[in-house]
Amino acid sequence: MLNHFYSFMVKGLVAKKSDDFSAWYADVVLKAELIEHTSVSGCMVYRPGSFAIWEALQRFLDSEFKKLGVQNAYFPSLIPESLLTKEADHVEGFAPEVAWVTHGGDKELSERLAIRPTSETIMYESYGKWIRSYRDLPLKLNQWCNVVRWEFKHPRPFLRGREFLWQEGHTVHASEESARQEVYAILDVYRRAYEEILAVPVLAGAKSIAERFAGADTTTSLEALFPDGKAVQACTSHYLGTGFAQAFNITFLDASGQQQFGHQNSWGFSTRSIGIMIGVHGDDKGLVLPPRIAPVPVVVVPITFSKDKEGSQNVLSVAQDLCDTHGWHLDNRDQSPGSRFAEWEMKGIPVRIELGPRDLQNNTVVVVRRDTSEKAVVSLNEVAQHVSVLLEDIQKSLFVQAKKHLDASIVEVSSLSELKDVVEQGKIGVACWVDSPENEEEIKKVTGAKSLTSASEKEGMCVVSGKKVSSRHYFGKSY
RNA sequence: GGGGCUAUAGUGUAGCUUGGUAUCACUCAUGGUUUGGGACCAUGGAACUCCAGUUCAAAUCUGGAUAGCCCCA
Repeated sequence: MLNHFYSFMVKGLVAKKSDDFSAWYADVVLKAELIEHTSVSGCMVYRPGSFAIWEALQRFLDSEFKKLGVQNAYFPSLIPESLLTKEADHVEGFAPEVAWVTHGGDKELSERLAIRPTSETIMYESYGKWIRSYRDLPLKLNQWCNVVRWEFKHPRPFLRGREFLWQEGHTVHASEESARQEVYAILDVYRRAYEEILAVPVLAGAKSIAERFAGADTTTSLEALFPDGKAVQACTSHYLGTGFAQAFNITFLDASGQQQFGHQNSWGFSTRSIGIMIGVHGDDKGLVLPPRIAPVPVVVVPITFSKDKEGSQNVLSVAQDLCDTHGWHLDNRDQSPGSRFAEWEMKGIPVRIELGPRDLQNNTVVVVRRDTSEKAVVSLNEVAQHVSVLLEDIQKSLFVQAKKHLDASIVEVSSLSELKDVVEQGKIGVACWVDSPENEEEIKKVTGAKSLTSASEKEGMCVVSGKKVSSRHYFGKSY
């Protein structure tokens, strides 16, 4: 009896998503074969199941970046200390979590090398050499790479690790206006990646002064909400101003022969997005993948019987045909149907097609959607059409569900005590405030909430000082 | 940043109090029977996180390291 109980626990998930989100999350990323831990804390293996999701995101983002005139390049992962420390605010922000290379073999290096926590400094050294004239601008480069940030907080697969994958775009513009325009254009590409590809609704706005990127003039961000009521920063797009240009001597002669500093942006989107998608869509049976990023959108599970040799033979050949024709995945492993169903559910494959002799007699198949578990008997002639409509519908419906939850979780508040209540209910508060590190600290102390990103302006009283203001911000518990 | 819990095969575990051949199940491999929601039989493979100490003897006791998890800030 006990053993039976255990074997069930091993195969299913250890916790319900609604009971214990953290335990559920830690378990689902392992059981869906997305992640493997290594012996270095915070450094994880992205198994094929998760890397394929990353590749789908790369395809979308990369093609959108190119539409905006961005080219890909690659800069080294090691940054000399003297270079990393050139921009004062930037070093200060990153210093505590930089990992260093100090030796080559047994020999100590004359200057230690940082493993990039981000690539501003190494890229801008080159930018300074390349840019001479306004005709060289805008310069728009992106790189797909890894970065290392030696965090001491508890690592979580995808959401926080010491090494992660991302893209970082770094552009230089002749004017502030041109740079700022791009910041929002990029933020919109990111929004579409979340909403259209990952089916995750997000809040877009600007970060508070305290939460700004180290060395940036303005940081814009997307924020998502987990089912447990905690918000997550989904990605950022910064206007850096001319601070880095001054530190790295990125200057150009304008049309009138005047020397000017370049206006710079940097923007990044990381594998954290995968974790956000998992947390938002997954359920008690495992992962639920939006069709657009599912490595396998449709799996066909044939069911055969040794007593019915002819029927079974038919089943196999029809299943094979379906997969050959539509590029679906055939799972004809010698395992009971239930076990195969459960595995594909754990992995979040959007649509499963069940096919046995009984179906073939009627020229039908059973089509099951992962998000709702709804089963439909569909004629063989119409299955391709049915599935393509279904995939669209799943994609849309996942977004709609998540959007409902997000919308229902946003509450306007006009005092710190209201904000505290809202946050304790696992919701996000929108409050008027005067943006300052002191006010932010006060809000955090009283309510436990961090500022997330700015909301649309509206007249009201600052929740800390009572001053009349129109700037508003989202606040919530956060990862 | 502060506090707590845990570590035994691929996974989940028993054993630890009282030191002496490491338990069970799933998984895996092979063969056979099976297959409409986590099949079964037979045979086989696979583990004490690491480093030190105590001891005739350490999974077990002691110290340290590492990793995972939880709570608070």
